[in-house]
Amino acid sequence: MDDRVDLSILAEVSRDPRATLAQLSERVGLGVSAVQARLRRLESEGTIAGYRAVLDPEAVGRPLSAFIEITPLDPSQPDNAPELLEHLSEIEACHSIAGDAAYILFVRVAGPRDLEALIREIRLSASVSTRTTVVLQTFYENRPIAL
Amino acid sequence: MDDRVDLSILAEVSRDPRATLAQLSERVGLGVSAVQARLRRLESEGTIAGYRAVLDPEAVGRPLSAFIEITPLDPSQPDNAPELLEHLSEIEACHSIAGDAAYILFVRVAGPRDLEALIREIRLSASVSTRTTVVLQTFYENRPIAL
DNA sequence: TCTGAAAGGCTACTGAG
DNA sequence: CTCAGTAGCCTTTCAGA
Repeated sequence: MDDRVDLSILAEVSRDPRATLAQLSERVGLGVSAVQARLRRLESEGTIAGYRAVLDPEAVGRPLSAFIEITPLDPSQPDNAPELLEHLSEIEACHSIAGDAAYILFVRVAGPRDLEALIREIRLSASVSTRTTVVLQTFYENRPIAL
Repeated sequence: MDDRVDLSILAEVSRDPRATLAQLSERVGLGVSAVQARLRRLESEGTIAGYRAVLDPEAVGRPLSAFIEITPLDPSQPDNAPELLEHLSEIEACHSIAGDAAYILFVRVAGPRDLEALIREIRLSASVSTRTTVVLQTFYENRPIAL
């Protein structure tokens, strides 16, 4: 399912999703039609889940980011925290994890006041306790996959 | 710097970076030329830092992800861990954080054996101790910004 | 700074080998 | 998968408000 050429296309598309078929064709060393067919397959199979622009968090008014680990207050209750929190747009990611907490969230906010408000909202919405780790500096993120 | 129209363009481009100027123009309610000019500015200013394809981690052979908190073994030594670890392509993100540890990494690997090897490599490369939290399930990530 | 139009280039797509 | 041919759209530019 993932031969050498597919991986090459994925790496290239990951790095520059706006490239034209002709450009990809050249970089990958395959005919345009072949690249087109593979790209379609990769998209319809879900290997390529979508495309995103990477925005400067500061420029869009979200200079502060943090990790928030959450733990249900009452373990006997049904736990659908990810669903309950999905509407909060400040939450960029939600994973369930092994370890002390049940989930870890990655969030982006405008500042400390917004972070406090968000934490309160999370506690109320999902009936959880939280443990927040503020990000001081981001050295890199969203790195494309390597060949 | 970020008026209503810019944010609208950013939200749209964030969701669908492969849209043409004509499509963006229609969705944003602005002439093609105006959208083009704004887009160029947003790109050259760095507000749009780049474009990425979102790949299915399983399909590209990285079904296991984890957070790794790292702490320098010798606090008196100069600390340039992010630089020392940059060459490890399994590391997708690196943040410095407030709290017990100095940094937190987000990594993607093929399986437990690879995770163990990566952790060893990190400890050696950067002279740090590590604390790893395995991700069990990812409910969402890379969510685009909202208006 | 935006709109609108015009032109040319290039793109995606298809079908045959 | 490659190679072409075609139709259509896209980017770019420029003048004007």
